Amino acid sequence: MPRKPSYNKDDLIVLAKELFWKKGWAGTSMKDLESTLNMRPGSFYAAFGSKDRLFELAIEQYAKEGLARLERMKQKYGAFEALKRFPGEIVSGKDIPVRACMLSKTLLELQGQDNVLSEKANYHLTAMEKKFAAFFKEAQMDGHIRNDLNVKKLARRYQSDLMGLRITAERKDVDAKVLAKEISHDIVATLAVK
Amino acid sequence: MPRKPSYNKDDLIVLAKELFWKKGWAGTSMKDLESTLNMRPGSFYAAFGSKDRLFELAIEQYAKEGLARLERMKQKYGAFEALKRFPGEIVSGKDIPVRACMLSKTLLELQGQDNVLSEKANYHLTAMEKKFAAFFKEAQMDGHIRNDLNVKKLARRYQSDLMGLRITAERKDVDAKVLAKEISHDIVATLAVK
DNA sequence: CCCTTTATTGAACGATCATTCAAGTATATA
DNA sequence: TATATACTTGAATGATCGTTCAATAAAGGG
Repeated sequence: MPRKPSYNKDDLIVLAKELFWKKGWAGTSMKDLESTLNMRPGSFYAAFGSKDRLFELAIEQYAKEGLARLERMKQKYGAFEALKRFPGEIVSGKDIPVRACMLSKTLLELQGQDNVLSEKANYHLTAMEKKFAAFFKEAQMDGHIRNDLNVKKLARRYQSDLMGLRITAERKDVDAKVLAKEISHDIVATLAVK
Repeated sequence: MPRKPSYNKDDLIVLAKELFWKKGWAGTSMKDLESTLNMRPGSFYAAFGSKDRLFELAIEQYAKEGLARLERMKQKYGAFEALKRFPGEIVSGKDIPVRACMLSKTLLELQGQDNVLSEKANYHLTAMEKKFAAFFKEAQMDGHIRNDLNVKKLARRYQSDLMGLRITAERKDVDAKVLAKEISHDIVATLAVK
């Protein structure tokens, strides 16, 4: 007997993710969300409960998509080649609204106010780091990188460099592709089995 | 005949810098500023004009201090050694309120809303990058790093890695000193004249 | 077609935002 | 000591914040 919602919740989360990613948590007002999602407050709160809850769903979706993208690249190129290509793909992507990582942005914006959302961002960053470590491990098994290297350390350093790249890519007059190539090159130069 | 202000403006800018650095632009309210600076709105607006103007002074002071710190290290250790030590100094500093770079934070927070303050942050980042390039050039002249390397590229990459390091240092359960050591080590390993 | 159930609307809420300003206070000079 | 000058105070401003809720609309099952 009930009436069905006129929207698809997942689609709305994608829209919200793009908005939050671009404008940040404080920079995104309910008015912004109402117009982007084409929802009035009543529907919004019935669907999501609060702005914070939707933000949480947005970073979950962001993290999930990041992991999926990496997985797709591995299927296509293998672990080592995926790790090499990832930096370039991320900064040249025309599909993404912002080059900086949404999780970094969230961590930096909300950590100072010890908002729980920064802890969630931290959690997703850790998950991503683990994924990178698994890729390095696999690249090691495949004989592409040296066996004496600690994959957890490699993953942390890789993710850190990636964060730097993605922030630098936000600056004016910076050709991020050049920087991405350097990072990819160094992976080969310093880690690869000769 | 006039009455003198009871505060020292530069001291207040330092206090404001620390507050803004930690909590960000939107995360810092006028109430926060009033209590930290111990000023009532009238005095505040007489002294600084607006919250945005004080923020601008704060990142100027932040950038100036960063350049001065680098310069001090060069006097003490020379350009090459300063570049090697800088990452470690920055993440282990007990004097700083936040490990992440204030200019990165500002760029990320305000770029999405195209606030002029993000352009100012961008400007200061560029100034810092130029300083790094000058240091690499000097290290080259001193015979510490290879002559075939492009100092502008080195500086950009260095700054980018530093940004990554400083964000990673904000995460829970991360020993930033280890990461800083790795970065410093790589500078020696890949750039140094053997 | 009626009736139950849920979705949607939009006005209104109190809280907080940055900012203004008139009134009061302190100080240095004359 | 009187006075001019600037600093300080704090209440008040209008705007915007996220959120609530009563009223209205829509849709599926009987």
